[in-house]
Amino acid sequence: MTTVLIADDQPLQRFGFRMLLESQDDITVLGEASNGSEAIRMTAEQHPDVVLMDIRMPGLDGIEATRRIVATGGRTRVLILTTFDLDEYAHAGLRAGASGFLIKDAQPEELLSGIRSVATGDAVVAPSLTRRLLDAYAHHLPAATVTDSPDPRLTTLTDREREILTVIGRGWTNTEIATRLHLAESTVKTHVGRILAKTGSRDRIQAVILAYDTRLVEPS
Amino acid sequence: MTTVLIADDQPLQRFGFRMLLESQDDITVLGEASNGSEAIRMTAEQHPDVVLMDIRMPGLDGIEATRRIVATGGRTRVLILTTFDLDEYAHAGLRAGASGFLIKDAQPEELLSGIRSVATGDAVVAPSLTRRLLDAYAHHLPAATVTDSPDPRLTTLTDREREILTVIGRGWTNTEIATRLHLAESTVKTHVGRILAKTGSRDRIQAVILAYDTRLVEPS
DNA sequence: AGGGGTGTGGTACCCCGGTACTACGGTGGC
DNA sequence: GCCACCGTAGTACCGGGGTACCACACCCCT
Repeated sequence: MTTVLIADDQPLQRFGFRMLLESQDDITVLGEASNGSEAIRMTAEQHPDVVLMDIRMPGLDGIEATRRIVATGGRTRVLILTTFDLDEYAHAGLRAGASGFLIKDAQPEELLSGIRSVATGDAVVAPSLTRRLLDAYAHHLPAATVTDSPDPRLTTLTDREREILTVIGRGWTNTEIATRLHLAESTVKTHVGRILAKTGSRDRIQAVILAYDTRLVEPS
Repeated sequence: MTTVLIADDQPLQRFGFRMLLESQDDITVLGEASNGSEAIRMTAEQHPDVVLMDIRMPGLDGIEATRRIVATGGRTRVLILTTFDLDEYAHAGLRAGASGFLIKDAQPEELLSGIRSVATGDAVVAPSLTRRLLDAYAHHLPAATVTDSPDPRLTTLTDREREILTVIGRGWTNTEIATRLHLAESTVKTHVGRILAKTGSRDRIQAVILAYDTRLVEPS
């Protein structure tokens, strides 16, 4: 029997996960945490096999929570689940000691098998990330120097802005960005406006092109 | 990094290819398939850049597997490798949509450069075959059949529409397209509308992304 | 002689994207 | 303690993009 703790700030999201997990005979949900601090406390109390960890949470975020849970040395493994397949998140999460990194739009079967893998000590990474992770970690290999030296056109952007630019490059509309990233549309517009100003793009289309040209987004 | 799937029914042959490919920094072997059906399934799961495809395999053969992989419209290119330099095989393979056709007794360097060429969208044909292929196809087409095999998502577009899509991909606005191509803006809008409808893009941004993904526009 | 596809053009309408502000809590630096 | 930056959020406004139509000349095919 695999025991799981769900850590996510969105009640609806937690509900969905709980429904999915509890439909499985070999998985038990021990509880739900709505932020990083709660996740740490509940892990210390209940010692779940796996913590299903969202990254973006109010207060202590998922990365830091992962770091502290892993640091305790318990047998609990952390499987990070996020909306984004952004490189920074993956790197940070895996550096923090996570055993896996999946994307929320994965198939339910993927999530379940990921949990089982992590519980048995294996590691899982979302297919869409694997490639870029390999690229990034292949410093020793030639041609990797190019990829991880940030394009000068992007250096003035903040991390958040680069995130937003990435999803702009994937074709998301402002409303989609707002809903999927849990932001107000006005906030998205503020971000987009600053990105356009900083990169000298006249509209989001130029930004999409920039995202491709700087390899922030790869053609698929 | 170029990812490759090896499809061959002989384990020893697969082993040889894998050793050769993995000795290269820029090539990764994603997996091995021992027949056509497996090749199709693994391609659907792993989306290699290139499938190294043997023709003679039990069950579904390499030609039919190539046809189905190409029909999915993914970016995976098929490089057919066979023991024989028979014309029928080459014709059938290239008609099936293969991007290349090499013979197994080729030099290792030839195979490697062939894989790299195919991965970037070019096509290769074994020197011993080229002549006869040209002769056979010369009657019908001016050599364009293989090299610019258009992405299936673009085949329904007219030449003019592909032209417009290209400049959309370069970030031109409707008014820019109109003035630079000496058209009325209403005409441009008509074209754009048809392009969006045919390609299933909801707005020009999706079209820009499509232009990049189909390599109609190259990142610079 | 008709018909379908293509390239061109027009009108009217609505909505999203982008701009121009303002604002405020948190964090980190000095 | 203060200031700068960042991420968040709001309002108001305008213009381009996209849609839904229609129209017509040209070409190719049967």
